[in-house]
Amino acid sequence: MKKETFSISEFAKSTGVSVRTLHYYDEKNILKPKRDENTGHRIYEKEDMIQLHKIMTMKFLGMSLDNIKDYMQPDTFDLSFIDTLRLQESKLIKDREQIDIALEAIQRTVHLLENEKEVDQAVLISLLASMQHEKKQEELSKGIIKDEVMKKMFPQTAKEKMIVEQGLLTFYKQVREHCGKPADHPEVKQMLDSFYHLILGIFDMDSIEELGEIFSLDLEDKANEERLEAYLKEIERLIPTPITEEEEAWLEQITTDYLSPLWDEEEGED
Amino acid sequence: MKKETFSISEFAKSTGVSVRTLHYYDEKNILKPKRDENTGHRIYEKEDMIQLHKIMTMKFLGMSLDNIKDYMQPDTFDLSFIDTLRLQESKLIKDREQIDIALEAIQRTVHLLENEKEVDQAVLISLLASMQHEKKQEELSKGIIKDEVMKKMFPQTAKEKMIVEQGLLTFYKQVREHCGKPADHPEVKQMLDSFYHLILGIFDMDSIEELGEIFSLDLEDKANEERLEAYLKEIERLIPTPITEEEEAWLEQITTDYLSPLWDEEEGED
DNA sequence: CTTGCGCCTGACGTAACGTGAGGTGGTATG
DNA sequence: CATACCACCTCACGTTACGTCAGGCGCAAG
Repeated sequence: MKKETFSISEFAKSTGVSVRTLHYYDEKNILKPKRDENTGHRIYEKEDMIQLHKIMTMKFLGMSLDNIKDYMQPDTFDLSFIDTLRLQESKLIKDREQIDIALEAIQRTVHLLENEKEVDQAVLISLLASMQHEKKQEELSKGIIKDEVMKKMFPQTAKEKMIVEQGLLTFYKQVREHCGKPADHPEVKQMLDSFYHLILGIFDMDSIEELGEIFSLDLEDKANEERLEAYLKEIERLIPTPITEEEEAWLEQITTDYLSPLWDEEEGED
Repeated sequence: MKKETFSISEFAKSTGVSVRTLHYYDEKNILKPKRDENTGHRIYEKEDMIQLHKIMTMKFLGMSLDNIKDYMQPDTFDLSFIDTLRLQESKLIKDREQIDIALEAIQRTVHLLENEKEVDQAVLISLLASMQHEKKQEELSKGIIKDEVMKKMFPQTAKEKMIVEQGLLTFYKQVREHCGKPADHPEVKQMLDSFYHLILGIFDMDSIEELGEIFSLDLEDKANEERLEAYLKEIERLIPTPITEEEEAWLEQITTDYLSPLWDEEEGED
């Protein structure tokens, strides 16, 4: 018969866990080896190895030590263990989803930063917040915005998203740069041109009108109005605007100037 | 102008974080709002909102608060931020890999448990340990076992794995049940029949001989012998056997009895 | 006799808060 | 006017799964 017992350091080495961890498991009544009555030293045996393997295995499945303790007594796993596993499974799936979302956001952000070298924090945070709450945003929008418009608002592929983000980013950058200049300044015009080019690349005119109607002043129905207000508030809470009040006012000014010829045309049509 | 400032509870409600978290961020110098000099109450402003959004965004990317603090001062993100993101990315990818491995193990285990209702712990732990260290096991085996045999030893699809596991599980169960019975007992014969059927379903005869040779007594080369020994020790450390010494001895006995007719045949051939 | 080794226990540190406990100032009510 | 009730404050311990000292014990070698 071989040597049947291990000192704590031998046991630690042969199982790959630290001495401290073994102390801890002892302290927490998860793995309590025999003791040498004289010295008080821990004496680990083969059975303890098996127990430790159990513990490591359950840990690997992502369970907490408290949870593990409950499954250490009986000699067979039963149906309740399946439930525990199922619970773990759904938890892990959730975790993985979060990681996936974060990973995509990181990759898109790295892409933006690589092209721009230096990006305004507010803009980047706004974009990241938007990525972060993409799913929620889409859900929130479901009751408010028509499905066809929705499809255009939320681009599906990472590429489309990155194009939009790149466009928004340069737009915000230009806003910050040109704020205060008159509407007929060539750079301002160019800025608005490419912005509307971006927008029209996503939506068609019908969708834009649709969106415009949603925000038009008189709403048919009080309930709808409240829903819309709650929706806007929630979006605002989730996603900060990267635009200062000053810039917002300026933007409103120049866009009305920019669009006024179009309005005149439409009035002629009416 | 609207109300510009918030009390801590207002701020908490409108941003969705807890009061305690705001206290904590204040304490850790991550977000320090102004104070009412009389009452000592915290006064949050719009800027603080932006800051908090930054914090939440970085947290969403998986960064620690310590790490976040470093990125809170300057007004632009620069290239070093890309590096941080890349670091985060690789960390998240690693995390996800771990989750994937655990998830597959869980799903395979649930599958086994569903078919068997009650499974011996030792067996299950052994299988789970095997899943847990699948990758390492494969790597360890690379230098020892020929590539062609490797391919057969490590089934690629989840289905194949589950078939093997199911087979092993019933085998171990029968071992436990029949241990001690003579080799010519019909149930024992049937057990060994289905075991070798399982094995032959994975390997062909050449591969089995190959494996047999590896473990044959005289090894050409001392270095190889040591490598093999280290390999076996590491596997043993990682994956506990679900078989007791008694069962092992019994198995050795009955397998030699079972295989003896085959050996006689081969001897005739030689 | 001292040094060193392996073991022991006890206790503090970690991250990001949750959860009280106990105190203060201001307002609404009996 | 006293009291109850808020909302806020600070202090401080609990959480998870250990890592990392610190101080002390018995035993063996130099």
